[in-house]
Amino acid sequence: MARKATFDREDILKRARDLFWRKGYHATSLKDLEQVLELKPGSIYAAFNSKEALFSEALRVYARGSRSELQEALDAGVSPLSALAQHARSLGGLCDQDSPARACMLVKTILEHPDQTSPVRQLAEDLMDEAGARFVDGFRRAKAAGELPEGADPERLGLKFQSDVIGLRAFAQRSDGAEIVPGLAEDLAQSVEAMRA
Amino acid sequence: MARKATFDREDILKRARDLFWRKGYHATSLKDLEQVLELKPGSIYAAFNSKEALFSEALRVYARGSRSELQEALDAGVSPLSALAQHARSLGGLCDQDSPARACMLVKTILEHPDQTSPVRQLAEDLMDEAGARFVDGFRRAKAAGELPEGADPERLGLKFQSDVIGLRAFAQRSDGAEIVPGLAEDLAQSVEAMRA
DNA sequence: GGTTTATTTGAGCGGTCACTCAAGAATGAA
DNA sequence: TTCATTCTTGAGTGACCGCTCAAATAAACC
Repeated sequence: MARKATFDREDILKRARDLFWRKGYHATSLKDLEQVLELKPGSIYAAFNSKEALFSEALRVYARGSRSELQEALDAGVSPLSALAQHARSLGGLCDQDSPARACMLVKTILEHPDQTSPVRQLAEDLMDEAGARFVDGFRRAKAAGELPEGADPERLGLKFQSDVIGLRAFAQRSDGAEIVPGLAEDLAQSVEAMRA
Repeated sequence: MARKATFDREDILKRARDLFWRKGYHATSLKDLEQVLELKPGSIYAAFNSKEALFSEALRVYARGSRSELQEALDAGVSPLSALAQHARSLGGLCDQDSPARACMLVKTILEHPDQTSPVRQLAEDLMDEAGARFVDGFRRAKAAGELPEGADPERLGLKFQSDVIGLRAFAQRSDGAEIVPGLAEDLAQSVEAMRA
């Protein structure tokens, strides 16, 4: 046999995710990555093949991380509508934590890659579709639980919710976000709870 | 006296705006600009000093262009609330036109520049503040015209509206935006009209 | 036409980009 | 310990980056 890698791949990917999330794909150089990952170029390329492939893996790690929070609340059996409202409310704290960025990394990626055929762009779109589907699923469960009126369209509500969250998080990226975002998040949460039939 | 420039500065700036709007700041190279502007590097630098300064001017041109539509409707004396609703409704057509991008160039710029002290970022924030102030002003006028209930908070409504528009336009950037965005825009327009006291 | 003063030109600057690869170091099996 | 295999190293690759500047060119005055 032979030698094993000395670094923790998952840890490296999280660091790469945070760097890419903050600076975006194009503005992140290999020099930046070498520094943050504490890896020499050769090691990076041995482990990930290319900057693009590394970014793609980092994007998957990001999506996996985002997935859990809402999904757990939704699967925990509490009221689906409350889980969605809680998710909205939690966005009010966006500006307090020191996250790499407030805006969604998937949205940033899509906005940064105009070419719809680029692999990175397609991956970001796929992951965003998944996220949207989870919101839609939440509203579907809410309807099934009798929390929504008969005429409610879970598909539309879910995508509207996703659009609202995207707007909120992009807004939160602004310097003065902290003054505005908590109120907007509360408004959104209340608008969800107000759907209760 | 001496020679005059042979190009139309305003036309050049519009072309630069469209290129930057589509590709973003970092992904746009001087080579790209030379090609689209049909100018040699020397001419570009004689006229605009730097890539950053050119981008800044292009961003101002973008903001000036965005300003007019809503502002005219608002100044035309028709119902302020209808003007806002109409603005929302017009976003439904985002995916039909072949604009350089569907998402707002100011938002793209802010997301692309994490450093809050960078001049480009600050300019984008200032211009976005102005845009937000115009929305707020619209709701203020609506309230003054008796279109909103007593308790309505124009400030909050205006910023919420801006956040919704940001979300909608970022959403519209997606490949399958055309299937979803018209519905979302209509929802937003109706939610504005539903505020009518 | 001649002069002046500006614009236009494009080769080329130093630097950084994403990336490579040959050599060295470290591990596990025999 | 020795060998085989893999990982790590970092100087170096050609290409492209934003940008410069001296020379060529053209308009506005006389």
